[in-house]
Amino acid sequence: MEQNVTMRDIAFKLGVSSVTVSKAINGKEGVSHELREKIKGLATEMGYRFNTTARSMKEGLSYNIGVIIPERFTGVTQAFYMQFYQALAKVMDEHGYSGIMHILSVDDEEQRVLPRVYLEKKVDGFIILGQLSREYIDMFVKTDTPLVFLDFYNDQPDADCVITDNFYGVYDLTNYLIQLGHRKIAFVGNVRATSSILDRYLGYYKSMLEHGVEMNEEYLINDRDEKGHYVELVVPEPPPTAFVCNCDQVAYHLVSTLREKGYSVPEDCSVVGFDNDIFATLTQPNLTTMEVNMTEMAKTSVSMIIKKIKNRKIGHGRISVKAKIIYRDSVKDLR
Amino acid sequence: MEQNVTMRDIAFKLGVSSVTVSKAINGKEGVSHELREKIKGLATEMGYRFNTTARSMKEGLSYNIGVIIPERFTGVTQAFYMQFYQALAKVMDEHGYSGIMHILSVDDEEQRVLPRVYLEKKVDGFIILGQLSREYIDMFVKTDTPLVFLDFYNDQPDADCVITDNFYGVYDLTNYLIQLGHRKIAFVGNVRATSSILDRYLGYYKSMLEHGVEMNEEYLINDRDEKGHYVELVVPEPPPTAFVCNCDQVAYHLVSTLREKGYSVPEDCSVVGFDNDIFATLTQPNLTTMEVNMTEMAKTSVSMIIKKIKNRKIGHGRISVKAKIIYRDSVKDLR
DNA sequence: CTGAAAGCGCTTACAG
DNA sequence: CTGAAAGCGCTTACAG
Repeated sequence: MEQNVTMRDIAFKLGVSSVTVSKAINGKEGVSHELREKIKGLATEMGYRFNTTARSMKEGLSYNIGVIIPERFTGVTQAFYMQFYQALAKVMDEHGYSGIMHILSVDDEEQRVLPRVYLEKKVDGFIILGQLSREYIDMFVKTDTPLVFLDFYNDQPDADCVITDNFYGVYDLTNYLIQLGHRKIAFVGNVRATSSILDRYLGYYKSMLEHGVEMNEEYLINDRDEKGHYVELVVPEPPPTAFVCNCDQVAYHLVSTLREKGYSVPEDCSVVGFDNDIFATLTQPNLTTMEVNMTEMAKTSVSMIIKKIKNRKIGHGRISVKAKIIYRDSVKDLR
Repeated sequence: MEQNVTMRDIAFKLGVSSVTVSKAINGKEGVSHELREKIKGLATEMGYRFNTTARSMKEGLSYNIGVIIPERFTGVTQAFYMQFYQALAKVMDEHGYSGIMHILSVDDEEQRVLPRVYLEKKVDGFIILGQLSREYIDMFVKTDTPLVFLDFYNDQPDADCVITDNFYGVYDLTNYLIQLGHRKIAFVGNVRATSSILDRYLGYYKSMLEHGVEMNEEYLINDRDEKGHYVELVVPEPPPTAFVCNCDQVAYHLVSTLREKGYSVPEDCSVVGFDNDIFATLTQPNLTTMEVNMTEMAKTSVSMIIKKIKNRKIGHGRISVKAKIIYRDSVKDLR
């Protein structure tokens, strides 16, 4: 393999100009078919590799996208966002972009430290994966960098974000439980923790209201503190016949808790989750849950950020992507 | 915020040359203290951001490192390498490099397609995380790109790789079981699947030989086929008193299988794992296992690849990083 | 201590 | 269809 073959080297060997080589290799007009083929052939033969950096220099674009994930969402038990990142990396690659993942530490979030890749102009824009503090977001927005929020949103109406359809997802799930004859239905989740959990709660609430099912204070069960750490689940006695959990991981914990108390799932209590992540099939019995459409969300957010990079004025607003019920064995038919 | 402030803009405002600004900002000699401070102050004031691309252009270095992960190792249940990637990303960032993750699809591996980031000179070198086919590796080595293998190695003695101390890890674990009075000890894993599993098996084997403990063909239990898909575990009847599993995930499966057959852990059978990943604490009882030192391995492999980028001739060979026993509740004392 | 010149490898806009 | 010139934003090597 030749070291560092440039367009000029190819041009020199063929007695043409490097402008012509550039056009040939990039598939642009202005080169005869014959010459183009000759150039491409020689390029392959000489082991030519395109130098993206030079193009970046010219265009002022790196063709890199930063993906910021708050450290909080990256524990050993939280593979969800890592899974998401995989989907993003694949889609970015298909668009000719590369992703640079940045785990934002709790300290950096609090002290509002911008990622090094921003300071060094190494990326053209950012996808923020997972809810960040309002202050951090505000600071970031002020830098005027193209930004897309993924899997969360805030109250700025003009922010571009891609979320899963939390509200209708849980609404559908709750309707399904009611349809099967359940009336005593609890919701498990801290509605003040993230916008997603709140929306999921509201979907549950809508379904309950619509069906005129009685609500009960004990039936709103907290699952985590303000820092996102899980807390012990307080199961009402007697327990409701069904639990709507804000995510599969909590459903997994709930099933253990119920089992310890001598209740079995789904015979005594039905349980549904959300996400269809690893915990859905780790739970015994396997959970009926909502499958988040990661691929679709990745596609949407990547094409959104690329459009914003190319034209900063474009706004897309909030886009929500439909989730899909996965029926498994954690729900009992009461009819 | 000013759009696109360059060193020239700063130089112009101060009536100096951009060479001086460059020296001042990069902390190089040849600028008076006073002028340096003035330049730095103005840079901050004007919202100057260093343009890495320009430096890359000059140096021919992107300050990016590609991390290749074979698709096989990235399922919903396999968060291990994603966890590893996080550690890598952090360490790379600390060294002023950015990681670009590339999931190598099964097809691309078979057809030996090089990653786009290679073809576009977007990275200065690669860390390959997880065993790849011999043919792919060979092709990659021929490109003369700086390469480090992480968590596996092959028989090329000059290849640079960082592995966990599989051999002595399992050796220690097996010694521990023997010390507690176990004599009927099985090994669970397909020794032909990866170099790590083979080494783990050999550590077990060494311990058994050293203690003169009887071996038994039935006590080598297969866990996966050639493609890495898990297969049903065949537990000998009567079962041994202890099982050494090649990883925590398989230990998790084994515990379920034993439970189904009416054996309880650790009362009837002791089980140890390897990795200390999510499955170690998902298993009931929690697994005694070997904790892989990811942080150390990430540090070693990143500084290795950076050294190779700066000087291609440097060779490091195989470096193995010690793992640590984590004692939990899956082993019974038979004495 | 300070800076003019050249160059990294490409592309754009324009001339022929 | 083909190419000379200029420039993207820095840094290196050298001159003063």
